[in-house]
Amino acid sequence: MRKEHRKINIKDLSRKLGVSVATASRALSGKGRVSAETREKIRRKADELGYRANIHARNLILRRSENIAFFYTNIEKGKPDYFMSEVMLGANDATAKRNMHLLVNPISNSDDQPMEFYTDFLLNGTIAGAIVVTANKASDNLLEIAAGGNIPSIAIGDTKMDGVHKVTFQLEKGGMLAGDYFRKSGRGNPAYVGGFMDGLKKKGFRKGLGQLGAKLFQDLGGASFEDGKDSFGRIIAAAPKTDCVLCANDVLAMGFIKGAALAGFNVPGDIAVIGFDDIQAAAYHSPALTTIRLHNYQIGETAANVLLDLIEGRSTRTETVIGPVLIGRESA
Amino acid sequence: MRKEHRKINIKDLSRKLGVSVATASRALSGKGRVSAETREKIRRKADELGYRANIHARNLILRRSENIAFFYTNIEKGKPDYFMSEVMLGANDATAKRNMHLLVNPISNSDDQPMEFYTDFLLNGTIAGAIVVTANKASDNLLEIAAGGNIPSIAIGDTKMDGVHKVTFQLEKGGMLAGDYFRKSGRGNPAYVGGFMDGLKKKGFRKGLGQLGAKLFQDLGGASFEDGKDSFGRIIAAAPKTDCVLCANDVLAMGFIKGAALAGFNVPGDIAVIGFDDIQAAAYHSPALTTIRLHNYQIGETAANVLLDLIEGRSTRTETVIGPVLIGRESA
DNA sequence: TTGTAGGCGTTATCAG
DNA sequence: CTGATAACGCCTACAA
Repeated sequence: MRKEHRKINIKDLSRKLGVSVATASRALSGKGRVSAETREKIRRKADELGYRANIHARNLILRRSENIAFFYTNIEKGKPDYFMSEVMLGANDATAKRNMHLLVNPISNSDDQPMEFYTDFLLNGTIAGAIVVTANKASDNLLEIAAGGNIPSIAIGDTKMDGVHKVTFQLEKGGMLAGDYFRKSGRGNPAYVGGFMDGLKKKGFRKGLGQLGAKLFQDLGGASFEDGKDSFGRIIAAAPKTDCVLCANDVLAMGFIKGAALAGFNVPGDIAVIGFDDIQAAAYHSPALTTIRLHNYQIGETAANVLLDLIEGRSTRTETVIGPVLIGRESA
Repeated sequence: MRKEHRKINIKDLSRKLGVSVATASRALSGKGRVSAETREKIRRKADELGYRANIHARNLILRRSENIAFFYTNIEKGKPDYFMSEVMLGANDATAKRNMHLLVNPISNSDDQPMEFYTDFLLNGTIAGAIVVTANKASDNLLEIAAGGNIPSIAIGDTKMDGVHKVTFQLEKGGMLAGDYFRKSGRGNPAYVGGFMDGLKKKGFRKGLGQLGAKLFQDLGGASFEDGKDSFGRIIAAAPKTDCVLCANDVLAMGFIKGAALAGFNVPGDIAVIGFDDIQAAAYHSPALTTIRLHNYQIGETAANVLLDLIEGRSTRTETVIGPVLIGRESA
């Protein structure tokens, strides 16, 4: 039975080499002057012994961390939000590229997790900065705490709070693109289906619709596939002439199309539908979704890069906007 | 201009209260005996001052970390793998529930990131354990490094390495379920489309097919939507009578269905297709995908829980298997 | 160029 | 029950 293999530390390493820890530290970090000869000697030995600087000791003395937190809201328990997944992937890639790590944190409104858990996490030094996808009071809360604790942070999406860095994506313009499209393609009876929090999309939609906006029918409810499916029935009952609809997100649109199909309606023949977000699956769908591309991956990537710049003190830019674009496919 | 607000530490806190740091530490951690009175006094003050124990100092002395690494392979640059996203969500929820954080790490084969980056990360104390989704040499590599460094780890999926803890999901049985289904539903000319790494699925498929297995046509290539779309043409050219196909994953199946639709074929009328994984989007698709459910969320959840048990030393179980089940929907 | 020594913020041991 | 004090492993003046 051998003794538990304690990991080698810089003291052990330097002792074996007959140099001081200071020299070893300098040789390894590359900071400070060391003769090329000893540097090589030390590095070689470190490599041979598999020495790794203990990250906690290092972070303690250097007062830093290599982790970035990514906060997002997961609405349906157990089901990932694809939009979020894509944004996260972008953030993740950008973070890794700069030798940092992404720490992901789902937050729910209801929640099992007490807010204290997040507060502590945000403020105890675990992270160097935070990316928070705005969605509700909880996310604003997080941003506030970060600001109070002098933790660099960036919001993805809009927020009422001011003074916070953010990357936004012109939801209103996105809605307008859809309205424009329907108006120009000669549709006459528009409807909007979405959640309660998508005021901007709807507002833009109405604008793009022009005079048609007066006839806009709204079905405001959830944001899930089931919601979309159910919505079709309600709309067709209340506004039977509806021939074009904008859904607040792609999954909702898929549900709506399903509802239409079940009722024997053809998309886009009888009714055209435009989704929102352009998640990957939108292109896979049948009919392939015409949708408003938000550039999900790029949003995450940008947020991470801006945040990292902020942390390194070489940026001060407050808002980065990434414009939407309409992707025409089959559903409209 | 005020001096940079240095964060308050336990020394400051105890000084203000006229107690020793030792007492403060005990009061805050709840370990060791402190009079109820002083404990309250200390806690109240800590709260008032917003004191938070520095995580690095704590982890240094305690030799631990509250982070779990999640390694996964992202095949298509910029596009999230939905299967992975769902597994990750499960892992994430389970981790958070136990007051730990998930550190996600995409790894590519080609890669910009040198292996050293991961090695260091794995061994320098950042993480308490690692979950790695097996896929290729890189993932085995990671598991090996973790094992060598005495870092608790768990594999999701199969691996040739032995002695590693893992959660597996009987891919062969999954394939068999599909074969069974086609055989029993009277189909006569099966095909399999998938990547090169899915030997087990194909093997099981053949088994389930029974005598039909002799006629099995294979189209082995990529795993993307485009691959599936292209595959249809190849299969119909080489084996025109094909009337049922198993695809190695759902997105591939969607692509295949798209290819079929473009060629005027009806699914499942002319050709039935079964997918694999049962990602959320499978249910949203038209036709909704009949597929092999792997229980993605549960896989991630289980892996995280087993790993955490391992870390806490209260488990020693080596393999956890989560069986697949066929979900019948519209495509077959 | 190299070594000595102090300090980063905690927790744990051991006296009092 | 409470208080000194020694680690934990690293980095960095400062001195040699």
